[in-house]
Amino acid sequence: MTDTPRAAQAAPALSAQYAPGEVEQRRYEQWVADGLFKADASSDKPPFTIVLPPPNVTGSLHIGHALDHSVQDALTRRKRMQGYETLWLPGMDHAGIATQNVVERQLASDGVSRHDLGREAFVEKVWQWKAESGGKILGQMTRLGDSVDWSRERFTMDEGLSRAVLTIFKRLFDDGLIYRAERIINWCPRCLTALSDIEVEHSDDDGELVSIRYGDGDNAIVVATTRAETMLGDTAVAVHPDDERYKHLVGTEVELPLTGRRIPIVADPHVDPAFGTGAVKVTPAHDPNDFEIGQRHDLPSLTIMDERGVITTHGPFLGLDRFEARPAVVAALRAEGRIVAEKRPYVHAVGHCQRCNTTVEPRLSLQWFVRTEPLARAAGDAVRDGRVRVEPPELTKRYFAWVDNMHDWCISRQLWWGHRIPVWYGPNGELVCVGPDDEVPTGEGWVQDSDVLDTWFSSALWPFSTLGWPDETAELAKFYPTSVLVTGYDILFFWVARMMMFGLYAMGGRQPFDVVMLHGMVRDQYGKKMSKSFGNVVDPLDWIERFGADATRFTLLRGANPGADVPVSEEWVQGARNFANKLWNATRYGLSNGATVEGELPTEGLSTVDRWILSRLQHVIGEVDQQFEAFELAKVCDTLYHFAWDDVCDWYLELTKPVLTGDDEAAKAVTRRVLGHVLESLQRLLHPIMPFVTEELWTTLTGRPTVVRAEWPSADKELVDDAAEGEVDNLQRVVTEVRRFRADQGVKPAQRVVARLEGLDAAGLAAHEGLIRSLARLDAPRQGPDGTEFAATAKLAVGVGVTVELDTRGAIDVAAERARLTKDKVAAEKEAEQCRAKLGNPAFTDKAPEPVVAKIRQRLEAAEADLTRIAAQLEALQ
RNA sequence: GGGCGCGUAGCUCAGCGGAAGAGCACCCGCCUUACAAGCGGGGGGUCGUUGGUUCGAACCCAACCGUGCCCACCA
Repeated sequence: MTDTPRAAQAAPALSAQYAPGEVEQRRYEQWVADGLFKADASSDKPPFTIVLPPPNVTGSLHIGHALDHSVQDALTRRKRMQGYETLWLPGMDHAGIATQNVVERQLASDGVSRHDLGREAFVEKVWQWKAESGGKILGQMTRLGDSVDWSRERFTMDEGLSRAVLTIFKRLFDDGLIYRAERIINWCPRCLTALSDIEVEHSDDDGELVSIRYGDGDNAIVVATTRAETMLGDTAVAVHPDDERYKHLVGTEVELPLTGRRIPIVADPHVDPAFGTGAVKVTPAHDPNDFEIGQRHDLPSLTIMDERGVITTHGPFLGLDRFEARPAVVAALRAEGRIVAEKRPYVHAVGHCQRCNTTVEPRLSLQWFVRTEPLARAAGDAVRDGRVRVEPPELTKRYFAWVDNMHDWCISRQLWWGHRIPVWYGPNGELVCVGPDDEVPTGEGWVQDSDVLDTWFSSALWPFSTLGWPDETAELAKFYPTSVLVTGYDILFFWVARMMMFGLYAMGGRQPFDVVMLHGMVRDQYGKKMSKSFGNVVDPLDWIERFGADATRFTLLRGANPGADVPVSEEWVQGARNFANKLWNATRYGLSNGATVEGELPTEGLSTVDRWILSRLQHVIGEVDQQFEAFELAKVCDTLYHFAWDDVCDWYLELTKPVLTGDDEAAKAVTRRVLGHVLESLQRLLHPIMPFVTEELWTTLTGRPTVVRAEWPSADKELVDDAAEGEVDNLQRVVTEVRRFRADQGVKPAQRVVARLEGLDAAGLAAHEGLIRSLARLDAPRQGPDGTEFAATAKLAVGVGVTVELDTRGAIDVAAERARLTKDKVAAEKEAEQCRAKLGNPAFTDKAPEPVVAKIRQRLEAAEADLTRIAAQLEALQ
């Protein structure tokens, strides 16, 4: 006990429970103050880069972000510890429509519209809003512990990124990859702007399919539609060229009801003769298919609605909303006896605005487009030829399905908040695309295009615009291509494919990232989607408050294998909180028992138990490395959880108690050093997952300043010790079996039982009798008052060839033990029978690989030995 | 209408060709001097169904049933 005072001194006091609230903020502020997250572009270290998917400036941290960020932080922190020059770059997206809507709503509550303010003042107002209440999410990220480089925070509308937008626009324009055209686009009649395909969500809605007779007598032809009101804009009827029913009508005209107009009947292969009547009404201005038919047949396009979806044709329907016009038109047609059939409800897919859920209206209008074909092909090839790896690989199919079938991308939006399209129109029809260094045309009559670019246009540049592109910066040279892109599989198309297109295009064919790691969606404990209406939404800040950031992160990462959805529940985060506390107490125990990290790890004088835990540690390091490289963070969590809880806490700490409380100072010193090593290694391994508690514990245990830049553990093959693992494995089986027996027999845990152990030599356990006795609470045999040894009343086979004779003071329940032995006997008989059947089958012995056959032989021998032993025990129980 | 995925213990999932696993929940016993946010022990599954391939199938193939997601300009 001579060094107890030293041990006590070396152990700063840790409270009895881990209190995250007292640790997290202090630690985070210190990390930032010490510049630990800052990346150095001039460093010689190999780079590791992640750009944070920029959250919307309007957003706040939800559980999905928490998952996304936890994954990125875990990857980043490990690489930092591995000695990479690590950059995790944060920033925000200006989120065009979303932000404009927020500010417009705010104005509306004051009775002001953006038009009252005018464009310039409105945009000013949005900037003001951004400065005051935007970007809350960035502050919330610190609560999670995100190790981002705050000195490099970017915004998609800041000056540098705006310049990147102008640069690439100009380049695409000059390459003929951006063009302006009159096309049918998705239009939101509420947001009053064009939308791209991905901003439209389809859902099956109830509608009504009505069949309308056009023309009369021999010329009559029946068409079917779910959008009766568009018939006002029909300019033809189309049939399939080979449709015998209508061949005689092709080239003739019919009268369009309600309008008095006569329209042609044309033959077009797009028409499916098997659907409905095989005749289609053609409304080029209000349907994309019809528009194409119209182009092929040189039909006029008749626009019958304004931008709000209100009918603009003269007549009784003027001024009606499209949804009012529909029944009105049907009623009018019915009055004329032209409705020949109705099918209601008729379920069909209808597009809705992603932002406001308004039914999208296909609208003919003049918009800007990106010609995606060559860009998308390159984006597909980069994955096809392996330059970019997608995790999980199954999702590549979806990726290809998307990039290989992409339509041209409508990039103009009729909004005010965003990057204004850098095109100027002259008084005589001139059109000039103005690059970032070009002079803006001046003079009478020149005006800039009033539209702004789709938000995704600037976010598609994120992996390189944030590093200084188009300038050739040190950052770009050092950190591009980025290493991993981490995001949910839900925006594989929205964002990932577009970054690929623009990254490859702008960076000379160099991909924006080497790996795309797609995680799943956070769900509740029953696998249900989280939704406000369902009331199962988890607020990560609430969890951080109550259980700590580490517990929140662990709960999320514990399910975060690539592509897998992540179910969470309050019970599980409690379990994670308990785990943090377990680590806390293990270290507290270690400190109070003199665990140390000073000096070399001893190679001499290690006990079997020490060698066992060190060996296990090497395996764990190897597994964790492999799992990290495969992005299987759920497995990382599982591996470390079990190593920490089972191997270290339940076994190693218990197995070393006799040494640490004993008198052998040399042995004690060795174990204290091993214990210190195991604890601090575990803390380093867990730091990427649980940064706060590990920082607090590691700095306390080691006395060093921070684990953030401590060296990542590497496995040492020299420390792998199969013999020690085998011995401890046998020991555990013996102890567990005795404990089972004691529990079955109702022997109080505290009660010591006299026992004789036999067969320890054969199991390699001769040297560990003391440990077995201490963990199983068995006393050595002793003499009774009459001078004879105690009488064994129960003989217990505990596997691995060991038997234990226990004196249970006559309390043994013979019937219960007999039942158990009988059960074991039946199982062993069955096992033996199975093995004999296999070994007696020539097909098996001929074809199965030798190790498998050997294994079966071993099983048979073991089963036969069990049977012999059980028979003897049953005999002894008489 | 196309495409993808999943059905393994009460719940959520891992295992993906050679003896059915984890966490939580459940049952029994314990305040054993790091931790009751803990310790020890235990019960519980013909691995969706039916066929096939194989010496051997939860794992490979086929069909079916159930379920989830993505894409989509059949009026």
